[in-house]
Amino acid sequence: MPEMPEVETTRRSLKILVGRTIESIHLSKLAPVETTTPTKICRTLNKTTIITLKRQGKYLLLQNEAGHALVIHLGMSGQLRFFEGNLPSPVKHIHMEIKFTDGSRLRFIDARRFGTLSLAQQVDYQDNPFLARLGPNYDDKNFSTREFIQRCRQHPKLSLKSLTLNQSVAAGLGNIYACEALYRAKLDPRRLVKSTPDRALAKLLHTAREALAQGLTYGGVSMRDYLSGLGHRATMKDFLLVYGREGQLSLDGRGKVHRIIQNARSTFFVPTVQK
DNA sequence: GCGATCCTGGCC
DNA sequence: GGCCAGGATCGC
Repeated sequence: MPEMPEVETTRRSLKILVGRTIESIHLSKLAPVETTTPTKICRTLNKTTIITLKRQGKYLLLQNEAGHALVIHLGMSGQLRFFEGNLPSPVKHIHMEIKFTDGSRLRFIDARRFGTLSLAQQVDYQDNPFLARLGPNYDDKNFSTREFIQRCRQHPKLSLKSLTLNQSVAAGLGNIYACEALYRAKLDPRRLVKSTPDRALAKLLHTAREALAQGLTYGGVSMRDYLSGLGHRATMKDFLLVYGREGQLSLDGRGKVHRIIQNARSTFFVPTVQK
C-alpha cells in the first residue's frame, strides 16, 4: 500500500477540500465499505462541510463540522483524485465519488479493493475499530523512545520485521520503509524482539523516523500506481537503499541485497550488514 | 506466529 | 501462464 509518506503526501495535496460542502456521495456496488454501511456513510456526511483532513497511521480522515469523519484506507492500490474541471473517463474501479456543491469531485479509485471506507464519529475516533487498534504514529513528537520500547516488549516472539509492520505497536510503516528502517539500523529482520536490546530498539525507532521523513521529503515512493492527490509522480523510489534491489548492491554499496519471504511478504536485507 | 486469503493488473 | 505487488485480517 501507500505507506505513511504516501498517505501524508495525499493528505497535504487534498487540503483544497477544506471548506467544500458535500452535495452527494456515490458508492459503487463493490465499494470496500467496512464496519458501516453505504447508507450510513451518505446520511452522516451528505450536505456537510469538510473542515479538516487528518491522518492516523495510514488512515486518512475527512472530518466535517460535526466532528464526524470519513475514514479512508488506501489498501494496496487505492488512490484519491480531485477534479475541478473535466473528468477523465472512462475510468475503471471508481468506488466512491463525492460531488461538492461547487461542482468539484473527489474520487476513490481502487482496483484491488483492499482499501476500506469507514466512519469515526467520536472525538477520539475510538468508535472506529481500525483506528482504535492503532499505536502511536511514528511521526508523533510525543511518542517517546521509552514508550516505543515498552510497546515492543509486549510482543517478544515477533521478528523485527513483523514488529515493524504491526500497526498496533506503532503506526505508519509498511513493507518498503520497514525494510529500509531495519537496514539503516543494521538489524536482521529475522531477529526476535526478545533477543533485541533496548538500545537497538531505540535505534530502530530512530531509523524508522528517518526513513519515513525522507520518504515524505520526496513525496512518496511511486512504485507503479501511486499518484498523489493531484496526480504528480513522486521520486522516493530513486533513494531506496535495499527495497527492490535483490541481487544488487545496496544503494550505499555496503553489501549484496537478499530477498526472503516473511509472513508472506518480501523482505529485502543485507545479511553482511544486518545482525 | 504462520499461511492463506481478499482482489486486479503489470511484467517477464 | 506464473509471479509479483506499498495491506491487514482471520483461522489453525
